[in-house]
Amino acid sequence: MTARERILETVLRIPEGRVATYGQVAAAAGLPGRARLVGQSLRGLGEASIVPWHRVVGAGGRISIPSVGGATLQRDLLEDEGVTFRGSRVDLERHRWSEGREPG
DNA sequence: CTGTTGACCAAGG
DNA sequence: ACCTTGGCCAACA
Repeated sequence: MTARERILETVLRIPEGRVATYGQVAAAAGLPGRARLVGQSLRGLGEASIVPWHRVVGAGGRISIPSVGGATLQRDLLEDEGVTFRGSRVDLERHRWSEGREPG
């Protein structure tokens, strides 16, 4: 079980319409302080991946993907799920994922 | 094993 | 609000 797989498992648990930060995902995966590793792990995914990589954003709701890699795509995917933005950042106060809010 | 890279983050200016 | 700096450390060459 690599750290990367634990991270992907965690991202898999983020429900639709909800968003988490890299640092938050790292902590939830049992890897506090490894925010960068979250990014490095999501990087290996493709658009067709079952992992909802688009629900992970930088601190403060910032989109942290290079635009050539799909920054606008991420925003589109999130807006399709009903996630709202505050300027160029996700409205975290409204959509931040907390582990206790999953329906099941 | 050694050195570089990077979808981060919090402070400081 | 924007950019830079220092810390962090697994993955990669």
